Parts: sequence; C-alpha cells; structure tokens
Amino acid sequence: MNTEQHSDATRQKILNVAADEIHLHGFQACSTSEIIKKAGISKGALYHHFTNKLELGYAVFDEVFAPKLIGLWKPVLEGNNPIQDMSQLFQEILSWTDCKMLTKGCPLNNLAQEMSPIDEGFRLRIGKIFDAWELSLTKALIRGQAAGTVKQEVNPKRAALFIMASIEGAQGLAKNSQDTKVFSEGIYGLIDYLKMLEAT
Amino acid sequence: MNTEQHSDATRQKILNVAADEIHLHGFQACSTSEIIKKAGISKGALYHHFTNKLELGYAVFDEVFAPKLIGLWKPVLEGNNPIQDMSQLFQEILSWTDCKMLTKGCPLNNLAQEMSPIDEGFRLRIGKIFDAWELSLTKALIRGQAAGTVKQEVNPKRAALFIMASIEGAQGLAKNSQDTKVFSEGIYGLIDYLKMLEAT
DNA sequence: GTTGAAACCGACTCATCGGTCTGCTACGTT
DNA sequence: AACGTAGCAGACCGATGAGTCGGTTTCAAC
Repeated sequence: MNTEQHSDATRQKILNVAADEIHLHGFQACSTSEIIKKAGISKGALYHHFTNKLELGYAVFDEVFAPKLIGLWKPVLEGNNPIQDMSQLFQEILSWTDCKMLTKGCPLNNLAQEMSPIDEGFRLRIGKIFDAWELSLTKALIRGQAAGTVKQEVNPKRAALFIMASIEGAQGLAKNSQDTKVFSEGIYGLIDYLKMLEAT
Repeated sequence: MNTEQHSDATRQKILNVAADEIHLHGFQACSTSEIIKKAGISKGALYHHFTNKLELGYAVFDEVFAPKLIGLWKPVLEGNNPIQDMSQLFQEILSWTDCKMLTKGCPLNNLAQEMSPIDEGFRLRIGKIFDAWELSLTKALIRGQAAGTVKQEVNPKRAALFIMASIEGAQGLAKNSQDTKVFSEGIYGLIDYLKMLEAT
C-alpha cells in the first residue's frame, strides 16, 4: 500500500468510526477522543484530515449518511409504481434482523432533530436531502397517477410528506421502545395507508 | 411569602427554565450554568433542590413535559369520536401561530431521540407516556368503531401507532425545515388519512 | 433572644472537551 | 544519497462541564 492509499484508508476509517459514534451518541455528545481511540489513530491524524469536529460531521453526513439513504430509495424514486416499490422496500428493511436503523433511529433524522436548530450547516445539508426525497417521491406519485397505479384524488405532495413523516416517526418510536416490533407495526400501518392510495 | 412558598417558587422557576433550555438545546447540551443564569439563582440553590442534572431532567419530564402532552390529548383519549376530536385538536394546534412546538419539535420526541439510547431512566419514562398514549388512542378508536364513527376494518392498535408516528414525524420534519407549513402540510396529510378511516 | 435547620450563595475542584503545536517518520522525487 | 513534504504521533492548552463544600442568611419554634 503506497502513501496515498494509506492516507485514504485512514480518512475512511475515521469517517466510518465517526459515523457509528454520531449515530449512537449524537454529534455533540460524541467525542473526538473516543473516535480516535476506536479508530486506532492519533489526534494528529484526525486533525490532519479534517479541520475541526464540525467539518468531520459534515463529511460524515455528505459521504456516509446521505449516500446510504439515497441508494436505498433509488428504486422507488425512479420507478413508475411507487406504492409497490415502497412496499417492497419496506419488506426488505423489515427483513434486516438486528439492524441499527431499527433501534438506533435513522441517522438523518437523528441529526436533524439534534443539530438543525443550532447549526445552519447541518440544517441546510439535511434540508437538501429531505427536499430531494420529498420532490422525488412526489414526482413518483404523479407518475403513478399517470400510469394508473395511484388514485387520482391523492394530493401527491401532501401524501409524500405524510409518508416521510410516518417513516421517520415510526423509527423514532421504535428507537425509544428499543423494539423492532414497534417499527414493523408502524410500517404495516403505512402499508395499509398506501393500499388506500392505490387505484382499484 | 413565607419560606416554604419561596422555596417552591424557586424550584418551579428552575423547572421552567430547565424545561425551556432542554427543549431548545437538548438535555446533554444544555448547561446547568445557563439554567442558573437564566433563572437568576445560584448553583447552591439548584443543587439544593435537585441532587444532580439527571434528576433535574427527570423532574422536568415528570412535572412539565408529560403533563402538558397528557392535558392536550385528554379530550381525544376520553371521547367516543376520536377522528373528529383529533381533527379538532389538530386545527387548534395549527392555529397556534409562533408556537415553539412547531419548529422546536415535540419535547417528548426530542428527549426520546436524544436520551433513550443512552439513559434507561429517560427511556422508561418516555416509554410509559408513549405506551399510555398508544393504549388510550387504541381504545378510543375501538370505542369509535362501537359507536359507528370508525370503519370496522381498521386495525385500531396499528392505526394508533401509525397516527402517533406521523405526528411525531411531521414535527421532526418541520423542526428541520424551520417551517410551520411543513408541519401543517403533514397534519393535513394525517387528516386526509383519518377521513379514510371514518365510517361512511 | 436563642437556636436549629432549611434555603441559598459562589468560589472552588477535577475531568473532559475541542483544538494546537512541535517534531518524527517514511516515502516519493531528483 | 540527499532532500522535501505528506502523513501522523501525542504532549499540551484554555475553556467549560458537572458537581462540592464551607459559609451566610432567614425564619419558625420555643
């Protein structure tokens, strides 16, 4: 491994460990010392790759959290049958036994709740992802209406926001109860709702 | 004002200021020094009334946050027409212009997201309230079915959880966007959903 | 008036935080 | 082989956190 590859590996290791720590403790409560310890690197290494904790947080968001969410939703947001695609996505998520997402909360939503009121950089980043998610979902529902899979009387924008809210909310409730059943029950409720939107 | 009354007043002042600070910054990020400054009291006074920060947090939850939520939902949880009662409650909440609840998030949910993974005391307290909320809402929906205002095919428990999730989720999204319209649009989505549950 | 305890004050401690700085090491370049 | 720099190590720094503790005030009881 040459120097550049090694440097990249160190950076990636920091990002991954930081992502875990932020997901677990939140951004403010996670400590750089803990990240250093768990990554097996030094303070010098961390501050060589990132100018400060905030920039590290932004990098974790941009390079770890955001791509993960976008990758997960890609099929739904690009297809013409959003209801079926979403139901399928949810089934897949529910099949992840022992997944941190189910009891540790959505990293996006965790960060949003914690940081958006106190840091504009985080707020804008999170807002950008949520807006893109909402817009894509709205468009997918409109395409579904055009394709005849979604009822015409559905308000696509409103329904998109409502769907997002119920997903994040279900994750939040599951996180508190530390019970994946709460999440799955919430998602089944969402699937019931989606069925009501389906054109007959 | 005698000694006892004055002591109670001090305690209440601490609780109210702490509730504001926790709501705004979260439990971990809010500082006792700031609470002391804003309450106009001394460190000695704070630690005379509360053994430590955690106990202060528990007291804020038990004596400020929880009663507020329960009081708000009382009509819905005790009536026989939950759908209409909820719609009315939401209309009332939406009419609160400039309310912290809309852009600062639900205090309950904020605390749940932040503290439930790392402190069992908070988790159990929050869980108790959420469980009570879910149970009461489920029972209200069942009474609604008995009274003929809610469709028979609705799964009450599942619907109750879904409603709670969408409310908390909508508040979360609104908090991030710092836009009350996001909250109201989410709530209108919920009202649309509730209409679908209504017996015709 | 004396006393005793509750209420309160605020300087202090100590741990930990994010962040800096000096210097070493190892590799790519010439 | 010599040199320069990217990558990294870790001791150190000031700020701030929660929490302590000896002292003072106030008031009710006797």
